[in-house]
Amino acid sequence: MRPSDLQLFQKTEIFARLGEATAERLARNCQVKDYPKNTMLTEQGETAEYVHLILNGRVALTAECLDGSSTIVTSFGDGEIFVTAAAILQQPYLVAAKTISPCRILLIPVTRFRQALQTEAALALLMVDRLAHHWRLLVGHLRELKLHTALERLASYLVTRSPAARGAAHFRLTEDRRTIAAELGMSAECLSRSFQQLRACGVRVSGSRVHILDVAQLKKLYRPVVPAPRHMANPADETFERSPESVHQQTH
Amino acid sequence: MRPSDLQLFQKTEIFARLGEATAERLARNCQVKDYPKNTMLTEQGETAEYVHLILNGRVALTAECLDGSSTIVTSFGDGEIFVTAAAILQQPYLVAAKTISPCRILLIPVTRFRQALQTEAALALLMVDRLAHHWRLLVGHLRELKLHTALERLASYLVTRSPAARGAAHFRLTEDRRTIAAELGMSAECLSRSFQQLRACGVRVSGSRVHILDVAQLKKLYRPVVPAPRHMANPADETFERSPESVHQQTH
DNA sequence: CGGTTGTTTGAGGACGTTCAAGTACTGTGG
DNA sequence: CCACAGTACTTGAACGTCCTCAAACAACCG
Repeated sequence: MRPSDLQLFQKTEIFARLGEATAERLARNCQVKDYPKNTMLTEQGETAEYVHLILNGRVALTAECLDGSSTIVTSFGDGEIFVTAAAILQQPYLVAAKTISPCRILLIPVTRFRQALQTEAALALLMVDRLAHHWRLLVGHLRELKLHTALERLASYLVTRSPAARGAAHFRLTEDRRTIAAELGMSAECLSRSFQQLRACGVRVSGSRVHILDVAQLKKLYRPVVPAPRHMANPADETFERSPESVHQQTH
Repeated sequence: MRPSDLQLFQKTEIFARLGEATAERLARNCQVKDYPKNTMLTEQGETAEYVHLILNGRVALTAECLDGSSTIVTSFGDGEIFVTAAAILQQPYLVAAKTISPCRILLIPVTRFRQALQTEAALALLMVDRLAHHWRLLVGHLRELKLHTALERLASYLVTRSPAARGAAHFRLTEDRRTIAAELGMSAECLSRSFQQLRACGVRVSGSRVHILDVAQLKKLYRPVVPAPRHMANPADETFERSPESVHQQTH
């Protein structure tokens, strides 16, 4: 563990809530590894060997089918600890973990982690807190998937990533299109088309750059004010009609 | 808390893992209430007042939209403790809780629960365990939704509810069609049609009674052995072709 | 028996996928 | 600098799955 790693570790919520002494004991002599983008960290069905703490980067949990199709269940970023359920329960992973950006990861051996869980009350409380957050994360995803269309999910995604809560905003997408699509539960083609549709709502994308004219307007998309069935709104609906000025605008 | 409630409580995994003394302290003087089917226990956006322990019955967590549509995120049965994330984090509920069968529920005030969490190590460890299980539950649901068709999800549902792991099985559905449909993320109509399709795979339903000729055969449905794209298999696919003998068989 | 509610069936349509082709962005080596 | 390949992204057409609506049917209860 290099000094720079220690710095990253100390900045995490995990560290802060554990207290220095406990955190130090937990991380002592642990490996820290670098992984390039798109590395499989763990495979479905394996038993947990390490608990992973992301010092830097982003990791996706992916579910795979025997026929080769796969999807992203959720993803975690800097400072998060993940795939702890399998480690805690000593059961095989339900999902695989894959880096979706270059990552630097602290690897805590499961045996040590499980031991610490028993002896350090602070760690148990921390895990209760983290797992509760993770639970809410998945509940949010399930709600999105079951209740919202692809377009609405994209709008929601952009809003949560927007630095501003309303008004204009511009920022960069940190992941490629295919990854975003998998995370939102749609095909890359559908994502592309949804971006096109959002032009009418004041969203401009060019590569990884995103410009939103009015974030508040986007929010309305996935919080329908009109309690009418979706298909009833279509006949005379102008919402997604391309405005004349935007039809032939090409990014550069 | 009546003696019969205490008996139910003592049979739960929660009680067993906490130990008698701690469990007794946690539940002392707590209310136990009966709820008929389809009662809203908590609403979306409220802050948690009680942690609920189901002594008897089944409760669904439902996500709702402003337009009135709603869906079931997951459900819990006897002996389970639920909506703990909101209680732990002192944040408003992301989902509502609704009984989907008559229920008898032990209500633990959040303040007491949170206090106990800090002081009783056993409770913290128990919650880590429960939350890990609940996490895996949702991961499973997300995987099903994103990776499997309605038909496959129903097959999976029936297999998990089947008392036998292979061979013939018969059992009863504990919930009505609409609830099952919501839980599986489909409309009641789609569920009905999926049941029809499963006749070809040796599934007979009549009211709440289910007869499965061969559970192992059902499992094949959602674990496709052939690594071919679904639509390629269609032209000459016999899987869902009704066998001559089954076409006109009616239940009763 | 009619009224209520839950389930099934049929028709049509919306949403999203797949496949295929085209276009734009990489980086590499000449 | 350009040609080139390789990859990522976009666009179009056709199709499949699932949803909605509406109506028929069944079961239950007064």
